[in-house]
Amino acid sequence: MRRESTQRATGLAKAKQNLKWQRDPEGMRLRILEAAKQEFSAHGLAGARVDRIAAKAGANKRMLYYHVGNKDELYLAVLEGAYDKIRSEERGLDLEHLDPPEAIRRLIEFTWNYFLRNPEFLSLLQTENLARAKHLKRSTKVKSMHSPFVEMIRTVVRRGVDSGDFQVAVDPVQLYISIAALSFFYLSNSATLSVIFGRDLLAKDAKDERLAHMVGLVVAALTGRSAALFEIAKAPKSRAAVAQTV
Amino acid sequence: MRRESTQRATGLAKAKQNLKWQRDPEGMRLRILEAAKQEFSAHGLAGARVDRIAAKAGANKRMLYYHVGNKDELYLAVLEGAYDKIRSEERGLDLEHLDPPEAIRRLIEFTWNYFLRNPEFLSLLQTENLARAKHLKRSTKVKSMHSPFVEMIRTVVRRGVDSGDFQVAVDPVQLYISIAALSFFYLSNSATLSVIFGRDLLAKDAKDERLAHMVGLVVAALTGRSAALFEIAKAPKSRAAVAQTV
DNA sequence: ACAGTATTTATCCAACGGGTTAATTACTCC
DNA sequence: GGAGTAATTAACCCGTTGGATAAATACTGT
Repeated sequence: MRRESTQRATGLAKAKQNLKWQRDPEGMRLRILEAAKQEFSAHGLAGARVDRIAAKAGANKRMLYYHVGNKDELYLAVLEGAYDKIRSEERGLDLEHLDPPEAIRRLIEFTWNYFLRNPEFLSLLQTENLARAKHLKRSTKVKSMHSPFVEMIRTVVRRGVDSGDFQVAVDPVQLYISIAALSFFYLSNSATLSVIFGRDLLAKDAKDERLAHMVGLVVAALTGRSAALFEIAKAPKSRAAVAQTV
Repeated sequence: MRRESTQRATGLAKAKQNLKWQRDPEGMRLRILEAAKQEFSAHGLAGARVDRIAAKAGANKRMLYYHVGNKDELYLAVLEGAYDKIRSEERGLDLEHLDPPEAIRRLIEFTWNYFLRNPEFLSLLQTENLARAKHLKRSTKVKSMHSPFVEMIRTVVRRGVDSGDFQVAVDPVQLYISIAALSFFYLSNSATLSVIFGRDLLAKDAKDERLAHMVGLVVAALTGRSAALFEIAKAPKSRAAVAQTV
């Protein structure tokens, strides 16, 4: 019954009988990781329940240990997968061929939309940081995938300075952290912020407003032309300016 | 033994004999909340252990329930205390009497230094957001303490626009969220960011650099004069520019 | 068709963790 | 100095939870 929903990962897909049940190790592993992602992001590391993960994956608890490992290893696997996904999508942004201010806007919009589309990513990072990156430090995969990304941003900044669009050569790492921060904090803390400020920060209009604000802030700072950009920000009626990036 | 360290809250302080032990309900409550703050911020909500809190407070587990309540109530009490503390310090910032750009710089520096001095505050907020503000929503105290704060910022922005220092009248809530975001994300995620970017973001120089970057970014965006500010940012040798705000 | 292996299930358990109960001790006020 | 109350302690309860064991079942190559 449960096997009907998961395609066999092996292309051969024999479409066998399922008199009782079929085996599906690859599919099982994926379902476990997906279930674990949901569980860890919903309840944190300590709050996550191994049994719930198993149930959600339509599996037996023993399967987790068989296919991945104990709770911590499972968590690290999920985390690595999450980083892999965002960095690989970023690689497709193609910032090299845009003029610098547009490239920055694009990066901000992508980051914002990615975080919106993948709220579990935010939770996972929060959880990992509460654990002071204990797990991530043991990962070799993750460290390697970031220098190309930084170089991509560095190039944009340099091009912007050369063309006269940008007034300063900011450190690409600082810039990216700031861009990520503006989206990340707003979204990851939207629950408490909504309470203390008495606004629903996740309402459609509020989100549009936020994106416009962030783009205005960063691009204005880099180019020195604040007024024009922020004015756009004040009347974000047109959905075009807020289009999905991916 | 343990009572020697805590002054009696009742001014009368009889300096009695401590043949065995004295009572100290107020002190006990404070010690419990302090211990709970540490425990919750170090391990999150689910990861926190009631027994450890008791031990750390030099108390019996039963005391927590007697003086505060169950784990959730304890957590909410800690959270409310944390909000109370930062908002009350902010009230002393006296932004009204500074010229607008300086006031913004001051707010950024305060926020940054406060987060640096109170890392548990960051953890607590992260934890609460992972719980989708479930506890905070039940709190009546917290909601009320924020509108004055927003008005304070609104006034600064308005003055800045009137004086011509600022080129745009940004929404004070957006502005504050952005200011908080730039510091919060950097610090709360410093563990994972340090790993993926291969830099120690908490090293002294890195922190100075970050503060300069944030001030440059925000003030430049508001005033439209990026170059000057960011140039300062690139040579933050003088500690004066990075002085403690509180 | 059969032996061997990979995958999955059905149980079990010891430690843990939040919370409670009941007894004990310090303090207050008369 | 003693009754009544507030604060504190010690011990226990019981559902939960991560993890382990061993048996069963599907699959593979021969």
